[in-house]
Amino acid sequence: MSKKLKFQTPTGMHDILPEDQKYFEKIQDTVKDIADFYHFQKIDTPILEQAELFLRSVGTSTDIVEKQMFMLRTKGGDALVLRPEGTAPVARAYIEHGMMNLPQPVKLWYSAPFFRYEHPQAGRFRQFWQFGFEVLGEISSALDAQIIQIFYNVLKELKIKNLAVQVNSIGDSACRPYYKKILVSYFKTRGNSLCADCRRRLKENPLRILDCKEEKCQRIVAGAPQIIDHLCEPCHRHFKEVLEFLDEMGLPYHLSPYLVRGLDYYTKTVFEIIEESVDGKAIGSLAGGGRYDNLTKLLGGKETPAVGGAAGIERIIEIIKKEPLKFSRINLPQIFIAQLGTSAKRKCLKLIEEFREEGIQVLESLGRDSLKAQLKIADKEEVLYTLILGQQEVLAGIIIIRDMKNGKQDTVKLERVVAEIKKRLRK
RNA sequence: GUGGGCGUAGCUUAGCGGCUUAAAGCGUUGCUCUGUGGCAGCAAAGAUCGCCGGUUCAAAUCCGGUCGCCCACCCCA
Repeated sequence: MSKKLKFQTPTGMHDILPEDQKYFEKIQDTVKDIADFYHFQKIDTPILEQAELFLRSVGTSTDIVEKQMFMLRTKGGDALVLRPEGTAPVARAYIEHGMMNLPQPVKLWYSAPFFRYEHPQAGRFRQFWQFGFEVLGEISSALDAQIIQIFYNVLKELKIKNLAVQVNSIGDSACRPYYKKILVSYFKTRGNSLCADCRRRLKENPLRILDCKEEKCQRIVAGAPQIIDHLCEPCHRHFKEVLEFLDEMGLPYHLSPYLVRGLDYYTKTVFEIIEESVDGKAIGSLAGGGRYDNLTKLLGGKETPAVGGAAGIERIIEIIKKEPLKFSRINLPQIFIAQLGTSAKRKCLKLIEEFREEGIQVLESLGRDSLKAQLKIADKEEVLYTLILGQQEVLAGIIIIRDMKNGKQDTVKLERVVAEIKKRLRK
């Protein structure tokens, strides 16, 4: 009856195989160190959230919500989604757990998988990992600058070169609507020269025309009014301060007057960090974020100023891999135990436990009987010493220590071997 | 949703103007070396050539369809 079924990961989703784990671990470790330094605390939120959470926060006319959410319905009829981003869940948790009663600001970080239903391509998947930093309950522009600095630091720490930080301010509800009007009237007079997509955007989301890649649109955009010239007084001052802080920290950035972000909840500062790749193969931005002073209010909480961002882990790995950066193999075993014969095998099992108690990693191949095959594995694993235990050694109560670098062998009493290895590894 | 490229052993690929045991390298396992690795030689295992259908005496090879992957647009991390 059966045709041969071939199972594979769903479109746009991937196994993270053992050989790639080191990259994830490296990034996790780096993020955690930096989070600790800046006193961010880790938060994990559920993979599923109520769909409404994102409809309210991210915005109904954004691509994420319009077509990129994995939705499902519970038996009870609740609409849930696989989270497409991390900021709204963090804001939800802030409100739900009354974090406004904690000393402010509340600084949180996360590193987790997210989901968007879209066509996969370079640096873009349906399940992807992001780490993020969020500061809630603080209006000061110093935090905007610090958030940017933190993402920059993580990427720097991971040895990524040619980083370009782009910043802009998109104003707030006091000034953005006015700017939008100016922008629309500017584009309307030149509507015929815009691409088809942009003519559509003119009605739905005029700000998006600003980062259209079409040549002819770019030319028109180049002369478009810039939002920074139309910020209200508070937004203007805030942005000026952010830039001053960045200058003070010596962080290189570009003012990108036409940088806008896709999500509805952003206000004032927005930023992106990209890699200006040498080989011309850009894979989108590595990190992005901004201030979102309206988000908690949109979610039904008290108005809480906040700023944060997120970075794409797979994209970072893609870049790290281009440089053959070797991570140190600290956690690899340095001892291999080879055994010959049944009684040796028994002793060997016990010996492994003794090493474990001393915190020394050992490797074995209990299923293999030939010494040759065992040494071959020891060699492949690049261990420093191989312990050889055969029938003769068991009878004499001794064991052979073979130095894999030079092939020198010494014999020691079986009960002394753990101490001896400990001594040798210390050197 | 639209357009382009590709689908042959675990991996990387050859074969693709049709003729039958589908090839190689890497990797895996074993032997040469019956208690000693890194080299070498030899051997084995491993593929219904993505799937379905058509043309044909004969198809991995031609045609049609379908699925999947990759890349691009859109948008973003």
